[in-house]
Amino acid sequence: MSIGRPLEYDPAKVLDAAMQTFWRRGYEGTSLHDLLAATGLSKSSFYQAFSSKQAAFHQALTHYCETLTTRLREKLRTADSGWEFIETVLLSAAGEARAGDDPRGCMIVNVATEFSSRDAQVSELVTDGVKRVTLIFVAAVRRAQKEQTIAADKDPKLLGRYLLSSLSGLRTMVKAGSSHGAIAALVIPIMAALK
Amino acid sequence: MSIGRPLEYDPAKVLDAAMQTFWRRGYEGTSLHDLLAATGLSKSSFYQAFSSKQAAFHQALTHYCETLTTRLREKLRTADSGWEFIETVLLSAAGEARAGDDPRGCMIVNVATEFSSRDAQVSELVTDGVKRVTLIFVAAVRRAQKEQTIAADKDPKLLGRYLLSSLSGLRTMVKAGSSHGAIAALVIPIMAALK
DNA sequence: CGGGTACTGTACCATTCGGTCCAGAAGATT
DNA sequence: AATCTTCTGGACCGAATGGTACAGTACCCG
Repeated sequence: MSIGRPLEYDPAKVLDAAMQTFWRRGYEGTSLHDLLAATGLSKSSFYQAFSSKQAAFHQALTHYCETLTTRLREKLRTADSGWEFIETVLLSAAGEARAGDDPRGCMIVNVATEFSSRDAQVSELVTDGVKRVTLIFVAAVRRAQKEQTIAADKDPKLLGRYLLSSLSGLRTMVKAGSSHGAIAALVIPIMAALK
Repeated sequence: MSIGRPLEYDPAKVLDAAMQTFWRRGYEGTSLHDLLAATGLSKSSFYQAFSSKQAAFHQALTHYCETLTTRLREKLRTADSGWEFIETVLLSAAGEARAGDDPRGCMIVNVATEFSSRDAQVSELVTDGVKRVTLIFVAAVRRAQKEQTIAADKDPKLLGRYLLSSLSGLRTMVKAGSSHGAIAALVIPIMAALK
């Protein structure tokens, strides 16, 4: 290994660039040309780094899940409270309606929408990602229950799934072009269901 | 006009077939070949019926909005109560997880996800569709308020948007591969927010 | 400095994409 | 039956798709 000429690109950056592209444009929507432009790689280097467009996509999606879950876990860990974590996450999703550039939404959701269940491998990645994110929300609910901001007799798994579903709903409204104010206001009824 | 050979296909059926295809596979995901197979038209007839793939897509999306809103309005009109209407709609969305075949979700949402905001015309159709569906939900909330199942002091517009957002969330969970039971259970916390 | 390794750019490939065109067949009207 | 209109199938188009092959070259190690 690694006898000879060393890599001239940063594999992590390249994977991230590929991920960003797939995230924004979806699988069918991103051409090889787009990927090359985004990564800065030549075609040969690209096919040496990833072995195909599909493989690149799989890796990108996996990378996305990884990044997302660790980021969320960290956020939950450093949050003042479970309740505040939940509210922050929901509001930040609503906040995507603010920035002028087109909202990317959640890549997992985008992928799930594009490949309904046509690709078995992709489906597996999606359900796995959803499961892991759900666990984080369940943990947040449990923490809020310990902190007595959510009633202890509620089912944390149910509420965790409810929150994930609500988050996806918010993101959908963002993509559909609703105004930031209208979307942010939805956080109130959403969180009312937790009480 | 209409002197000469008459149409051999039913324009309504053809538009519907095109809509189904775009609904399932999205815009990029549907090739001309797919459309021809679905509609049964020859290439010439297709380009005579619609003038381009884009035009067909616009018409299909418009047709979808039309169909959806009239169906929902009718459902609300014949429903026993506003509350029951809301519950039925949410549960039927959850029910899409039951059928073996891949869930199509809501075409408006699918389109909004595929074209974030890249196509101005499409964006307009999407926001317009969302607006119209929202109005139906708002009407349902108002009716439920009259029927005293939802408190009169709540903002019906807010709750209507909340319901649409929640519905989209449910559909997302369906697409992500969650089980029917898990999704149907979400209806409880969702509707709890209305109380 | 020489040899081997592995990256880089380009030319090339078959296929499919959306779309056009045209010759001809089929039906309605007279 | 003549004629006029309009639908139909297939040939054809340029461009872009994902992917491969190859020659050249930059780099590390001995």
